[in-house]
This record gives sequence, structure tokens and C-alpha cells, in this order.
Amino acid sequence: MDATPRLSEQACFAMYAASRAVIGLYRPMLDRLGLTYPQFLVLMLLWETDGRTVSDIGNELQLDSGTVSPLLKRLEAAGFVERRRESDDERRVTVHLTDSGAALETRGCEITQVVGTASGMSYDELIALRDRLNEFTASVGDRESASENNTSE
Amino acid sequence: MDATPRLSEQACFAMYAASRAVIGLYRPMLDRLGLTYPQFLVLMLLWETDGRTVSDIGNELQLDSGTVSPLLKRLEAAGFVERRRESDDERRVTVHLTDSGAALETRGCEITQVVGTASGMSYDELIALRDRLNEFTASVGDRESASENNTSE
DNA sequence: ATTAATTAAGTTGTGCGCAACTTAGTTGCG
DNA sequence: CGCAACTAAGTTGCGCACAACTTAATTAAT
Repeated sequence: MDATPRLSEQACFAMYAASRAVIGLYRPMLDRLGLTYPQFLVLMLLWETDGRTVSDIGNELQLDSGTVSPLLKRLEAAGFVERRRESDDERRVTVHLTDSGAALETRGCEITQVVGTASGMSYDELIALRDRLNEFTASVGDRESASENNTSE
Repeated sequence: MDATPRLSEQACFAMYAASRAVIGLYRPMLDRLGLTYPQFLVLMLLWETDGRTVSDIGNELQLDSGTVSPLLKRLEAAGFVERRRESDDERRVTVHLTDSGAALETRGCEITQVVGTASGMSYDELIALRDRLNEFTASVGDRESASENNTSE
């Protein structure tokens, strides 16, 4: 029972594999828009609320500035967003959709629909799976912040 | 109903976030063994069956040679595995645990136990979640191989 | 007002992950 | 045999992820 667990039995590996599989499904569709999956996630956030700060985007995606900053740089180079230094707090940079970035919204929504269909699950099943994963992430997140320092060697 | 979906409502994002969260939980523990999560996965495969080929490992992890080859190179440099050209088919390279690599098995198993506990889910819940994710991955995998060429533009 | 602590964003370095390509060994078919 | 098709592994290039660090602006605390 407590022998070496098989890789195929691991829920963690299943998450890792599922995550890459779904990104792989998005890839050919996003390629045609000139986007990667993380870039697409940023645009989804901005379609919902434009003008977010870099750190807000990082919090939503659970990514740090070392990932988000260069990603936004590429999104700006591609012409989908603009970055503006805020005058009331010069440390802050807000990110704004360009016309070109805003115009992708319709196509982007279609893509999420297609992916949902390809999952082979019903709407309710997807919701249930999502909620389970979010519980898992929350629980794991607590553990991480709890054991900042004390991984007793 | 068909408005722009919120990021927080997306099952795909939940997978992406959960995958990174669990790898983040593994990280400090694996760090102490001098391993990354993908490297740990390779060792799990070899603990189960030693002497696998590079392509077998790639198939199991669903990773291509562009990812696996340099990963194995680093595992070899770290002294956990050895690679051997097979004499019956000179194209094949088999990967073998060193004593040092084999010795990590006990510690490795402990780590998976700890992560299971940190998930905040029961054994049965984890099994159910894993099965759901594997269904999802399988279904998405079919879609990908099906639409190799015909993403009608 | 001065300065220490904090915060926001960005940079650097390493290791994936994957597409596209290369190299070399094997097989198939005339 | 000769050679095209295939296969296994590896290389290159780019975009994440993340740790560790830097820079610059703000706040707090005297």
C-alpha cells in the first residue's frame, strides 16, 4: 500500500499532464491570433477590466513580476496592449488594451467555447472539476505560505 | 450566458493554476534532493522500471525529445542516472539509475505522501479528481491528434 | 525633514516545454 | 545491393515560470 507510487496513479501528475494538454489544445487556435496561452489569459483579464496594474495581473494569474513583466513587453510589442506609468504613483504601471487587443475578444470567446466542447465533459462536470481544482490550489497555497521557513532539515 | 467568460470561471485556468501550485509545493522538498519536478517524475518511472529508453520516458510523461533529452543530460550530470547506447540498435539510448539515484526512492516516496496530505483531500477524493483529469486529458488528446491538419482558416 | 522600511516593476539566470530541424542508425522495397 | 522512408535521439530558438536581485518611488517613524 505504501510502496513506491506509480506515476500513473498520481493526481499531481494528472494535473501537470492535463494542464499541458489543454494548453496544447489552445495552441493552434491562439497561434492564429498571434498569442500564447499566458498572453491570452492577460487579455481575458483586460477584456473584463481594462487598465489593471502589473501586480494586479500577477495576482490574478498567480505569477510573479519576473514572468509578467516580459510577457507584457511582448504583448505590447505585438500591439495588443499599452503600458502607462501612473502619474499619481510613479511606481505603478497600468496596462490598457489597444483597439487591436480589444478586437480579439470575440474570437477569443469562440476559442474558449471550442475548448470546452473538446473536453468531452458537460458544463456541470466542468464546473465541478474546476471547483475541485480551486479547492486543491487554495489548500496547497495555504500550506506554502505556512511553511515559508520551517522545512526542518 | 455567452458573454466573455471570466478567467476565474475557467476550468482550464484552474488546471493551469493547480498544476503550478502543486509543483510549487514539491519544490522546496525536491530542492533539498537537488531535483526539479520533471526530473523527479523521470526518477519515479525508473524506480518502477529501470533501463527505459528516452522515447519511452517521453511517452510516459507526454514530453517530446526536445524536453527530455536535455533533462536527462542534467540528471546524468547530477549523478542520478547513466545513459547507455544500446548495441542491438545504436539509435536507442537506455537510462539507468545510479546508486545515488536509486537511493532517493525512500525520500521521494515520503515527499509524495506529504504532498497528498497537504492537498486537504481524502484519498478517495484524490483518486476521483485524478480520474477526472485523466478523462479530460484523454479526450483533449484525441481532439489534438484528430485535428492535425484541418483547422480550417 | 531625514532616513529606514516597504512597495512596484523590471532584470538576470536556470530549467522546462514545444516547434522545427539535424544527425545517425534501421528498415523496406525494388 | 542501393536507396528511399522511417525512427531515435539530440540541437536550436523562443516563451514561459520562478528565484534572486536591482532600481526607483512611496510611506512610516522618528
